[in-house]
Amino acid sequence: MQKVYARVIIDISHEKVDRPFCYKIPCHLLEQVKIGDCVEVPFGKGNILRKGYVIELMETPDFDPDLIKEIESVKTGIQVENKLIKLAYWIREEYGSTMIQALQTVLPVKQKVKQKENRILLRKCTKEEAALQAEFCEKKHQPAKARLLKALVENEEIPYPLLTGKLHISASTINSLKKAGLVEEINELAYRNPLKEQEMVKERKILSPSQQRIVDSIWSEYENNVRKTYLIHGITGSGKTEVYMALIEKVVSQGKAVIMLIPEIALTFQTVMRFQRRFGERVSILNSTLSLGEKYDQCERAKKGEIDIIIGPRSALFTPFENIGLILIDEEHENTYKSESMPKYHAREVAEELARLHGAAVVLGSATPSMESYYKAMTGEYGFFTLKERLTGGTLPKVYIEDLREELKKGNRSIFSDRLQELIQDRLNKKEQIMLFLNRRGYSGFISCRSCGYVMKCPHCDVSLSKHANGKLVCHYCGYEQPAVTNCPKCNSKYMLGFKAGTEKIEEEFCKRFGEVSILRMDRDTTKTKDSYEEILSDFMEEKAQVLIGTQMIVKGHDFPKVTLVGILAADLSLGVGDYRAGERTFQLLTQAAGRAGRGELPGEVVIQSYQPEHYSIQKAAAQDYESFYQEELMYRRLGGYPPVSDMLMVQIFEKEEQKGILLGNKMKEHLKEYAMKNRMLIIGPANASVGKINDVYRSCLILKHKDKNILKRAKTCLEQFLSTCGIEGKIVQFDFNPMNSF
DNA sequence: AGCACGCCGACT
DNA sequence: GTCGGCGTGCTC
Repeated sequence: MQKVYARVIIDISHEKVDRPFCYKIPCHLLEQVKIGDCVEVPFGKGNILRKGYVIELMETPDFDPDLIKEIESVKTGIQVENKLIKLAYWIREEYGSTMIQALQTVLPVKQKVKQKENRILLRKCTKEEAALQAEFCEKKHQPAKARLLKALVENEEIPYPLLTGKLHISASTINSLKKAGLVEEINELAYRNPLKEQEMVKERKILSPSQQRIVDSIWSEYENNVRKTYLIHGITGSGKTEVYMALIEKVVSQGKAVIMLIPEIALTFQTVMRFQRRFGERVSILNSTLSLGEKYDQCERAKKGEIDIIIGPRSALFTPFENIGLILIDEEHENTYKSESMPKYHAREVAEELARLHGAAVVLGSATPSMESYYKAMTGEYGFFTLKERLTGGTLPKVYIEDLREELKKGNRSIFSDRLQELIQDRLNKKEQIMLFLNRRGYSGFISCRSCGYVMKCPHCDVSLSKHANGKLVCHYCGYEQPAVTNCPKCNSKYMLGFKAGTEKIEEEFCKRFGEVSILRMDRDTTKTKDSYEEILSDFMEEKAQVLIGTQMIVKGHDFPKVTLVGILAADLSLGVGDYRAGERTFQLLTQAAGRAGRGELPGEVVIQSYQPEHYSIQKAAAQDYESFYQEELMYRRLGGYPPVSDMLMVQIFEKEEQKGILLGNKMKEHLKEYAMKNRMLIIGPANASVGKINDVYRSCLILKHKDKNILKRAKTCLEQFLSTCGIEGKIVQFDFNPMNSF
């Protein structure tokens, strides 16, 4: 059947009307109307023609057919929204979500617009006249008008939100005063640039031969209209940023816009300043500290062509540029590029689709590329370059692997191996800085009974409670808190003790062993407020402390020239997670952590402590050998049928009742049985998730695997149809392609 | 946003 | 009664 109905969102900028409306496509426009198109439709009682965007095409109407109006015309000419809506549609199809969810991720400011726009009501007469009119209105028993006019006596201008909010003035009241010529409405568009005005010093570093070679090859292809994705594998400090900047400059000089994605946490003040100095007012930076209003300002500036470079997290992809020439993704392996809420898109994949829509090139950069990207580079799908020299000087650190099992045999029961203790003492004497890295999320261990083995668990989630410094037991998933227990609730023994060290515990141990040393600690506890993260890092930079203890957070990005010793306390902790990315994640973390040592003039040393030092992730990271890690990891992925060799789709089920999830999983499996047989698609599960319950919601999942992603996408569509016929909402079942985290 | 509808107080 | 201001809710 032909799709003769279209869902349209009406484009009235600050409106409650952000929901779709159903229109009929007239015969003569049937061929023309496509998703994302800007159309004119009759709207409201007066059938006034309004601009709208087609977000969906349908066979059957979802509204009373007698009341449906027809689309008037299709607006040709390129609109920014057109491409974004097309992108939203692609995201919807690719990752599975509702169109509304996809649109909300792609047009994030749409809702906030009404808040933002600085509409102001201006008094168009004298103070006295307003007072007179107010009195007059009061006599005529027009309280609303009088209220407004009285307010205007004291203030010449009143912002709109104040009017509609504080003293219930409605549009009709304002209108009648407008007609009387007493007031006027103005739109004040005052942009706030989050970057302080800065004198622009055109500094351009001379590129090294290898940097220049990369820029030249990408640029010559670009000029010959070759658009593809490139991967730059460059070790930390090899000067990837200079390559990015050279490319940005070239693309911008052709009048095209550039989007550069960075993992939020790696965006340092220095980086911002570097870009600001080079590109001045034409660059804008998005980060989490920006208010919604400021974010909206940046979008408006982009739309008007006032900026051509945007730097930000994955959401920066949706900056409304008319014409994008290049999309850069720095540290492309980072987990933060994958969205954790619906639609669960990956910024790298969306970037490639966006680039296709605009005819732009994509450049990925990383010191430890993701398996996916490196695989594509090796198979020739991506252009591939390497940067091997460290430009910032400094030599690669010396790496020791310490076997914790051996330490235990020697009778060393502390969390520091003999060698690490020795080196720490040495650095303390020399007054050099030390970083200690705990390769594990969460800070404190769980509490269990040494007598009967009972573990303290959260009553709402399927995780153990952690002990905090204040003595309370806390759940990290839902925030549940309870006082510490002294006796086991099960056997009443008094041996309730904590297991495994968190950063707090390490700090304690460190002090016990090495005495009074100035220590900074960084974890979710100490970085709760917005600026505390930057504060801790800059304190450490200024050598206000000699030791920094922390989790993953401390290994990203920052350069500390005075750090000459990095200790990784338990390298295998992240291996035990059990999902197929554990090896890759461990390798990346260890490589990054090791890369923190010896960034300055002083040579560095790294100690990796582990219970399984023979594991290839640890061995290869110690050797700083990406290539051979990749080969080995790829072999395991191939054996297990995991990405990048094979694709997988995780169907996540959230149910309030315990057995319902598995039941639904089985129903879905049954529904797909025939399809799976025909296409040789593997179905695993349903099984309970590794964290089986969070906030009293039971979680289970079904996994589909196939070499061809399209087979999985079709299975997803098939399930979506099945679920909608069962009347199951999108919140209960979510799709996640090639998930990043264990579920 | 704009328009209709319905409520309510004031005035022919 | 009915006229007009004013708030409310709907628009495919």
